[in-house]
Amino acid sequence: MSKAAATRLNILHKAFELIYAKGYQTTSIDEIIATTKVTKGAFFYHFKSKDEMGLAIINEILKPTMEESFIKPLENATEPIGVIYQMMYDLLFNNEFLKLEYGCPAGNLTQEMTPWNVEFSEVLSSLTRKWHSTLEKLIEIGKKNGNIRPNVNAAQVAYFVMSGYWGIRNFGKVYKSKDCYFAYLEELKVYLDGLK
Amino acid sequence: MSKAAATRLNILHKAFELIYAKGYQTTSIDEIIATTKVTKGAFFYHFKSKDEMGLAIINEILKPTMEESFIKPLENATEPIGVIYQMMYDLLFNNEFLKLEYGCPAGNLTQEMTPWNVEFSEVLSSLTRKWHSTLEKLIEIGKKNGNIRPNVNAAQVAYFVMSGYWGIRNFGKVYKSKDCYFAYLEELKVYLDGLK
DNA sequence: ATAAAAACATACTAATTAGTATGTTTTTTG
DNA sequence: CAAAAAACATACTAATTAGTATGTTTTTAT
Repeated sequence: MSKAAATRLNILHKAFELIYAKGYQTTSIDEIIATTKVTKGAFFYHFKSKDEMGLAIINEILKPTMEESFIKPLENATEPIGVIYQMMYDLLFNNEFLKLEYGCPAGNLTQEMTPWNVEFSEVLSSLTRKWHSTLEKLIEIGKKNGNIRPNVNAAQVAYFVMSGYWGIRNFGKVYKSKDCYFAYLEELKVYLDGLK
Repeated sequence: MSKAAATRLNILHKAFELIYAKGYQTTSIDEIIATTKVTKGAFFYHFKSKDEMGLAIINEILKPTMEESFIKPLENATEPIGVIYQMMYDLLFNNEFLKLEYGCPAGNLTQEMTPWNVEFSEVLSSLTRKWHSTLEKLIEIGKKNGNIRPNVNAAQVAYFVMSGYWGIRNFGKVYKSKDCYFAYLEELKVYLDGLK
């Protein structure tokens, strides 16, 4: 990787962490260049504006990591219940990047940006839709191979499961304890077993 | 009500709407006084700082309205399943203040403020805990009167149900359609019926 | 090696921010 | 009614913001 490309990637990574912790609008460019030790000239050489950087973060950092954590574990799976539970467990307890007090990066950005920024809204929407369709397909597979009851509505289940995840991440933030994660996961298990 | 008290309340209400739509940190005092047609002198006569106003909004506006929508419908109820479903339905479809694209005011504030503002965090946490304990108590009543299976874990169910609500509010924001509300509610019904 | 382009650095700007200093006008109280 | 306090108004300030103008240095291509 060229030095310039490394500078750019470094900005994206550090800015992503700052935005994850503090929010997009309250993370200033001055703060980003201070932590990356890059000058303002370099920053605006790589990105025309703050929003261009923000979209690059979503497309080049958030999207690939979400594919890894939210999509990949569900692909090529045949037994939805165990796989979905395990994915949630891993996200809540085994992910070394995600922090209890900062919640879910995609959820945070969605809440902050979608009401007024069309570009952010569109790219976040497509991320979310991809997760939903992956989940839905997996449930359908489960229905076909008998792991899931045939009268289960796959699209509904997908929404229900995803909502729970975004919600419990917000509870973790306010309670500042993973206890609610445990409770959520236990009840998720009860719910998923009901789909058999 | 005195004229001064009316001015103060007007600031709180207008500021609450702005913050609901745009977020706390990105709603400026200048914007608040412009929409309330109150001068800066009046604003800082009533509130020592922006944060003091923010906390007043939570305590004097958000808290009472949440008690009305999230607590009262559950109190003195005996049949949890129908009551919880109806509350969610009313929140998602019959509430004239809440807007699809702006999500849940308490959820928004929680996500934005709890990582770094202790005071906001504490008051939002107590709001959330109150909702949780009300839900938990209702489930316990249902267990005693036979509407809910005895082996159901009430605290877990409360977390699970609350998470789903915060989550689906966020989905509504990004999808900009109430379709996901319908799907969520249908699956909530399936889940709740499983607690019988 | 050298010219050209890419990458980065420094110093600025105009707008916006929360908050203050210092008033004037209302309202209340004796 | 008159003094005092409460309520509100105006004009400022210092800090921070995204972004620009104008450089210098480093890399690349010939």
